[in-house]
Amino acid sequence: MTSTSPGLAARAARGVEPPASASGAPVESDLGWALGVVFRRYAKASAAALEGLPGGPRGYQVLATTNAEGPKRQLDLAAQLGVDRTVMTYLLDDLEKAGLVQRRPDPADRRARLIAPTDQGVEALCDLERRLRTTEEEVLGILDESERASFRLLLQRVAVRANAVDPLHNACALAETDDVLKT
Amino acid sequence: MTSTSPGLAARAARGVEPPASASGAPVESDLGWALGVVFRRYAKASAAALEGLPGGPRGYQVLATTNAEGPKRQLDLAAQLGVDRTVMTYLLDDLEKAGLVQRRPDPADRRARLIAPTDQGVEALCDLERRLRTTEEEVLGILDESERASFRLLLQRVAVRANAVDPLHNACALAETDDVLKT
DNA sequence: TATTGTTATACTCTATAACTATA
DNA sequence: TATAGTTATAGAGTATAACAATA
Repeated sequence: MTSTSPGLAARAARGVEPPASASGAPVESDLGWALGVVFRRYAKASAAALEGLPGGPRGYQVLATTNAEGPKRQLDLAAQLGVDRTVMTYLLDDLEKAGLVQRRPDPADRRARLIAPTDQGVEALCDLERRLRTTEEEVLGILDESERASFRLLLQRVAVRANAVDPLHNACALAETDDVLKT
Repeated sequence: MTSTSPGLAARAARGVEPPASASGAPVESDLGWALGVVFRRYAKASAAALEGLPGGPRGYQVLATTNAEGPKRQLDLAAQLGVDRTVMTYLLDDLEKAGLVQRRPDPADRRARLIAPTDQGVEALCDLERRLRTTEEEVLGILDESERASFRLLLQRVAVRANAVDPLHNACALAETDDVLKT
């Protein structure tokens, strides 16, 4: 996941010289810089955790979603995950080849196919989730228990707000939105 | 981390099993989800703020860096910003065409060129920084003053740590690390 | 005629290598 | 010979459009 789109608008400045005051902005607490660094760190770490999984983060999302919410049609799944339906085709091809998901005909509509994880897929998902939780703790490792909780809470509020402003449509935004909102 | 699966590997399998609840992990407060959403929201908002600037965030970085630290050789600039030197060529072509930066011969080495912002470039930079600060406030808008401060602080600590673990090298994460650490 | 899923095509980014002009 | 910058080429990733089967 990396850098899709335009990268972040991180502020520049480095080098031997002190960042300098630039054209007026102190650049002190640079949100863009911090967000970019943390995001990329997490992305990299979780990519490592998802090593070998076809489709990487997206493959994980397919597994997690179909496992949690039951069999889904490709188009619905694609919409929910914010990926193009053509991408979903390739992604499922790979996951199916790996024996992690299964395409089966939708009895209600012979055009459609229902996607469900295989036993092996569920097993793999279990393992992946364990690894991902470890990854999270690693990333937040510098914070103590209560700080970690505060951070998660604040970040979550900002995220829920951001998601409301511009509803997902981003590749990695899962659909726990409802869940989060309830919290 | 491509498509094929070593560890989880393939081997056709089946699995006709229904959804099942979760594989064990509640996925409750998903750090990845929140980080992704917030990051993308900020990236999108700042991209909008940088609308029309050649190279987008990278164009901004070039302006900010050369303005803050003085004229730089292309290769140094590329290394500092974490972009390929060939990309830097295209980027500077665009910025120069827009009249925002200037390539001038390095008196010390006739092979090299020094990059500096034009007056117009400095002016543009000023404006861009103003807009970016507005963007930051928008993204954090849901939090009140003190929460915002807490969040920035916690995020910054996580970021500094993350950056130390895996020093930049990412296109947009520049290096105010030193500065931040001092803070 | 509209929709599901697939396939084929094109476009964007980035990375690699080759080329020039200097050193 | 090595380096700064440029240009050309090839690859991943994604988006667009056309297609077959069904509704």
